[in-house]
Amino acid sequence: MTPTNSSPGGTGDPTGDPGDAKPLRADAQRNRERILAAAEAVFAEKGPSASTEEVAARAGVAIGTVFKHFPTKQALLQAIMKGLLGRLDGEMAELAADDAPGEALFTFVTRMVEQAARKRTVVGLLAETGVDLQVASSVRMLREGIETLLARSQEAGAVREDVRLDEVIALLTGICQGALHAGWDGDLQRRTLAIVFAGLRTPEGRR
Amino acid sequence: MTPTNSSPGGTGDPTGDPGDAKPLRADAQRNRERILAAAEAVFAEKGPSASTEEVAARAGVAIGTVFKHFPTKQALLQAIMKGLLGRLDGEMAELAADDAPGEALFTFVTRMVEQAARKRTVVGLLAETGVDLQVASSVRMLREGIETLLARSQEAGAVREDVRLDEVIALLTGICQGALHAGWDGDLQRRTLAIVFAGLRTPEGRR
DNA sequence: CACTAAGATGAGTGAAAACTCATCTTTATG
DNA sequence: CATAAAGATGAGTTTTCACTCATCTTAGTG
Repeated sequence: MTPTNSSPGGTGDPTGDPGDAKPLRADAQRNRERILAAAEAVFAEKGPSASTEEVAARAGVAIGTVFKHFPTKQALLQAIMKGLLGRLDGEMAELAADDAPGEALFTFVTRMVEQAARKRTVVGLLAETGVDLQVASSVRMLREGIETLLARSQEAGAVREDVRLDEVIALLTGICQGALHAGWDGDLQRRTLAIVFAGLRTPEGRR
Repeated sequence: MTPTNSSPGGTGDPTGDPGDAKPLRADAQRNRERILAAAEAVFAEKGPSASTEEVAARAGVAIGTVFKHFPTKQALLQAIMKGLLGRLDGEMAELAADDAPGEALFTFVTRMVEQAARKRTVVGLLAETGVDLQVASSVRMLREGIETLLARSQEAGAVREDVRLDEVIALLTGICQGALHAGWDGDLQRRTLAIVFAGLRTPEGRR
């Protein structure tokens, strides 16, 4: 929900973290971003089990540097997650401001699944980084965002009243997982989501 | 459940393989079964990344024995998969013979998801053992079984005509995956499946 | 019971990957 | 420009794991 600041594209990262304890040196800042970008790319291709060395290589730095910035592989994974979730959060804020609140939820889910199909990261990470992250602030933000979208969709009469947040999230993570392993194409994705959306919609067309 | 033979717990394995080239020695047979059971338990708990040594320990045999029976970890994983799928196949055959063909599909999906929630195996394996297994005979059998259930459900007017096998499988694997990571309880599981089933059902109550 | 081949054993091997640290390089400041 | 601290480097170190093999044990047959 946070209107972070800029660059809707994705690569240009705002570094909009409020917790700036250390004024990083210029090159350090540059390297951290390179590492993050490289890690995202590598993990997107090969999944979270890809080696840290490969990330370092892709980033054009030495391994030590990676471990200086992210003391553990988990930390790196989590940093990526935070970035991804932040972006999703931005997208969500936009959709929430939309004037078709009924469709906003569906659009968001569609986009997230699309992203998952391309990148192993989002989903694989949710699994690998595990339970601890589930409670982390970023995930909480995402959760709250989805909650808002759901609530508005229900107010608009587009989604059944008895659908709760947990089910939507369960469905979302599930479909994202499935989109990976089964090697979905666009058509299958559309059809599958259509089924789920049909299940979410209010039975008799409109309220 | 299965028309194969006995012991619904999981340990008693049918060995219903038609490809019996070698008459195994008595102890060898016993050990193979122990290993299979242990592997299933271990992988169910810790996921497919659990070590082979742990499997050996649980089975009460040495590591070498495990590798004598299953020359590779993949082979062990696949053997487990084959067993699990075989059991599911049996269940499916029963359901197909049921006189409520509309609900048969839903029942099967529910059962499979229940199993997935308890055992990391089914799902984790589908992911880890990967694409090669997707074409294997066991999976093919499962696929065909689901196809039958779907066809009958559609004939009975319980499921939309435009739903295809691929979507059902996509949904099934997705939900199974989700059931694992999110730590679902029974209630959430029921609600989530209800949404999916609502999406699968024909819109206006009956045909 | 003797005997042999099938089977079991478990220390050992090699590869892969996460993480460390002594040493060199670069940035920013007076 | 000098200099000190922050940062980068990459060859180890350690751990974990799949897999092997020389040796011992056991099941089945005459």
